[in-house]
Amino acid sequence: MSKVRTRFAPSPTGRMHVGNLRTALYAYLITRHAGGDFIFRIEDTDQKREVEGAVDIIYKTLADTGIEYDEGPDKDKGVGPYVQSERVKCGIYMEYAKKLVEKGEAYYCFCTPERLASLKQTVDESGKTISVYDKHCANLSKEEVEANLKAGMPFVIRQNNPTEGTTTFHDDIYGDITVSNAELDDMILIKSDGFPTYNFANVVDDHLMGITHVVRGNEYLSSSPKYNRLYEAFGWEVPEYIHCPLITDETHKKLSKRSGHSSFEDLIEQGFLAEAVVNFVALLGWSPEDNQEIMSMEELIAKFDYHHMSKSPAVFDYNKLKWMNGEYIKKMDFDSFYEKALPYIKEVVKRDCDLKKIASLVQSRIEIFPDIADLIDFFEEVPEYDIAMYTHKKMKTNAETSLSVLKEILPRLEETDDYSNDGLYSLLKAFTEEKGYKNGYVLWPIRTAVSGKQMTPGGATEIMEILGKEESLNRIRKAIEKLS
RNA sequence: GGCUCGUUGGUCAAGAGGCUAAGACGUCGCCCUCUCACGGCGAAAACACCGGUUCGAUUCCGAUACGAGCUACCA
Repeated sequence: MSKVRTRFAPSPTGRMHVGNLRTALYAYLITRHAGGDFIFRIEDTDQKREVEGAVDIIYKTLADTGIEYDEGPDKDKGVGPYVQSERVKCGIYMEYAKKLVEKGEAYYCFCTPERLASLKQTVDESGKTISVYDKHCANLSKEEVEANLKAGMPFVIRQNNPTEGTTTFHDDIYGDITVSNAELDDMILIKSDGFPTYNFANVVDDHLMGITHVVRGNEYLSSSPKYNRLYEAFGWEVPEYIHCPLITDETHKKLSKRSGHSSFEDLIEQGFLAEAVVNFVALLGWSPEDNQEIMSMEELIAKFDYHHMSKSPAVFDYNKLKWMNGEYIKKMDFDSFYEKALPYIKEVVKRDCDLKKIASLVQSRIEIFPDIADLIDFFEEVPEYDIAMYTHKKMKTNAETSLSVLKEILPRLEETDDYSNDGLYSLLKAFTEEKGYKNGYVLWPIRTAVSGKQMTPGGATEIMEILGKEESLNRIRKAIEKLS
């Protein structure tokens, strides 16, 4: 068997949709797993839809996700160019389209948009609207075509599909699919601007570039028989087809921009790690035999087997992605976590204190980086809070007990200069034992006084360590005032 | 409307004729604990429906229902 070659062939129309990213990832995993090549091609045959800067986004996404291509626009290995608009200039598509015309597998069509539009309203004898082109121009004589061409009439080239019989193609995920040829539209191969359609360029390029496994989204499943006929018309070997199940939003519709997290770039902006997104997306429609969930790219490559892909659409579960991102954050070594978290911390905490300690408090408590803000805002300033917060059933505390405990402990906290976590903790421990109190009975009021929050990352002593002696005492004195 | 595909807990997802139908997220409870989180333990929660094949169907086949995709000179 020949070497596996897969490709990723996006159109530069904006951000990288997660469905697209997953398709790229699967194509990449399949070929890497088999030790094959990965080709990157740009399909920019629709100039109207092209978006400025979109090509750069694609390059950046590929780099950020760790999907490495062996051949591409900047890595020509002899079957380029790898950008379709450049291939148009070489005349590749027109040349192949004409071959098809000669074989009778395609024909020139001079129908106007108006005629095409009126066709759509047409109802046939059984009462059904005609959904396929009526082959009007397929019946033109050679002379008529020549004359039209000579007169400079605008034209397209259409595929000439049979109207009887059936076509069967094989998909590695969905099995054999048979459709009746009457359903096959004579789709346009070359547009009137001389550019090929996706349908045609894709087939020609995949063949010319030696693609062995065509990995694409499920939305192409129903047009695959037409592509198959193209391969056959040329007499080319048909590649393996691998159609990936759709990714949907929580309403089970194709994931769209409206969801707010339909693209890789959206997710990065929302504070997700590229590795977590890749890992998560890999699990949408596939799972490894050993059921491992957290996997590096190397592990994905080793374990990926497209025969175990599922057929049904998968809902994009934002919640689970957040969990997974949290797992990745916890696994990060502290230094790189600190580096990524620092801007988020500085955003909130302006005072002079040990931001590293804050970072370490927060690492096991966030799922995405923007979570940090709400967790640590009290370091900057104690929020307004109700003294009811001092009441805690399990700790057996309330405003009165808290007040007296705070008054009792204040002198000792003023006395000591050891504001390390350990130092403070043993000081408080000694105090509680001496007075016969329970731990929570004194620690709850202190934590509340010092933070003004129901819950905080870290306990009373950890917070005081970061705030330092002066600020801690300030806060406790204010709390005593508030409670009095 | 037509064509194509799909349907295991709320979600992802194992299982491919005989299982008490895995695991994960989420939810809830308990433990740990200076609150929260982490970590540990546990619970609730699923084979769409109807026929057929079979000694036996979640698993195979056929209808039904529901869902989705496609039906462009977009990809």
